[in-house]
Amino acid sequence: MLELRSLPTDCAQRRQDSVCSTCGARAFSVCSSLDPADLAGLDSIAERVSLKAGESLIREGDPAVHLFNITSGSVRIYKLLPDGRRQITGFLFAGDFVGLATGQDYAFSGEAIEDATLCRFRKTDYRALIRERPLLEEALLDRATHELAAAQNQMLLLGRKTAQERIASFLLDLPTRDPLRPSTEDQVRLPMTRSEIADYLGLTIETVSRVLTKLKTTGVIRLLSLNELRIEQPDRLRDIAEGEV
Amino acid sequence: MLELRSLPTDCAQRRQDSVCSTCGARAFSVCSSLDPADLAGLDSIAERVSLKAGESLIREGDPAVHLFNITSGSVRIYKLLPDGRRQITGFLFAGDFVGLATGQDYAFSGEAIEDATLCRFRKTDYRALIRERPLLEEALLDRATHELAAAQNQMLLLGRKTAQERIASFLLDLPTRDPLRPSTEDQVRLPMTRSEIADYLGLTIETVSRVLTKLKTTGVIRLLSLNELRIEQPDRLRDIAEGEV
DNA sequence: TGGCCGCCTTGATCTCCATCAATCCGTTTG
DNA sequence: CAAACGGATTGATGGAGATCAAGGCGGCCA
Repeated sequence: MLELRSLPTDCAQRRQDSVCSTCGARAFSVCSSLDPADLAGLDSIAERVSLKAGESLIREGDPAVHLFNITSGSVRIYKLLPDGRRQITGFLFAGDFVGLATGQDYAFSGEAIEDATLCRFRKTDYRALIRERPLLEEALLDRATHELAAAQNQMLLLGRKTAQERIASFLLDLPTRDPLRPSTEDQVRLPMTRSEIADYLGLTIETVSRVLTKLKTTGVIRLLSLNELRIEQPDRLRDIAEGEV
Repeated sequence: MLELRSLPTDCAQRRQDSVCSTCGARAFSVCSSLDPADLAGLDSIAERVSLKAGESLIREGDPAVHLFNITSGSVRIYKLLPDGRRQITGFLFAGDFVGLATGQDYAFSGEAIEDATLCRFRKTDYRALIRERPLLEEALLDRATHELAAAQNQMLLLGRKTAQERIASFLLDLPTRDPLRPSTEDQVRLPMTRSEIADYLGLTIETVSRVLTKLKTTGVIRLLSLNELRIEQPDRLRDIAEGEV
């Protein structure tokens, strides 16, 4: 991975190489609000974690001791009902924060969709750092607010949109999410399975499959492979997403 | 529609006394993290607003110039699709914050369900105050985080629960929300109409009505009036809410 | 190379909830 | 007090999407 290359010599002269200072995800994360000196402080309480696809990050009900910042890859967070029904409440990418729950315990589970790297912090350490760095707290509040807006959009989707509208909305939204792989907007990478898409959109895999097939046969999208598609008619897809006619 | 109601005429007279210091909702709101001296500062940038039932607070798409803190009554916030489908994304009560959106424009609309009073702040004023009061910002972050957790619960409800499970969850959750009218947990006040419940739960009014009738005939709840009911069997309702058998 | 396995697609049928429609009931108004 | 009205309930029917079921396709490993 490019991010892990050795540093240029001028940086290497520091007491310790700040991994943060060369972090590929820094520009997209709350860390961007820290100056170089503070980054060193962040570095000292951060722990690097790598996860293979499918590995668990946090588990609903476990004591919430850690916070995470995704530096590469992608993560799903979800909640379960006792009988196994699953709702994926978010797909997260580089720069995204995981585990901002206030409660004693995590209120959701998190797993890597594909291989991922993360920064891990003890909640207590992080809280202390926040106290000293109001800009960091401001960035966190900003991010939480953005996520709230996204959550409201998702509620609209889950509560009131048809299957086709949900898929269309999803295909339009997803490419804007991963800053490390800036899809050219009409080229969409789907790192998750059909089952995960279904559990994110409140549908079944069969319905996801059928709707994608229909969008393909009507020429709105083109399926390049299982995990890659191209939006051929963005305007029509936008109309579909908003339920126009 | 008359949205621009004049402020209480005695508003100016009260300026010297901190209205905040006697605010009934203070204990439940972010203001509780301010000491008396700071409350005065808050007072100086706050404007009191009263709304009659049905009146509009903010409108999706309008420039986001104000923030609100509810001091009494209740508010619904919602999003619309072009064809009129509505998703109510939250019912808010005393102490709740409205309008924390980061964007230029409001991403949702807000209206009073029943007569309500609110504190209104210019976003710019509020931001400045936050800068000076880290405790306030911390309280805001806390609140935003709680709302995020609630939003995830609502996504689970909308994406994966049956009509009966949704109603049961709603009846269990609602009484915990309004601190000014602490329902005795098994006595539930429904300040909103069936139509609003439906739009909150992603159902139709007919389904809401039918499920309530069914819960009544099975003895789980008792309907005292249109807007008041009693939970007769809390345990069974909890089981239903979580989909246990 | 072939067989297995996981994931996806496609088809047939079913079901829950939406839709359409009629009535009820409490409140307001003339 | 009657009529009108808005919201709620109840009944009949329909449809979008779930469920059940049967291949298809590609990757992996013996």
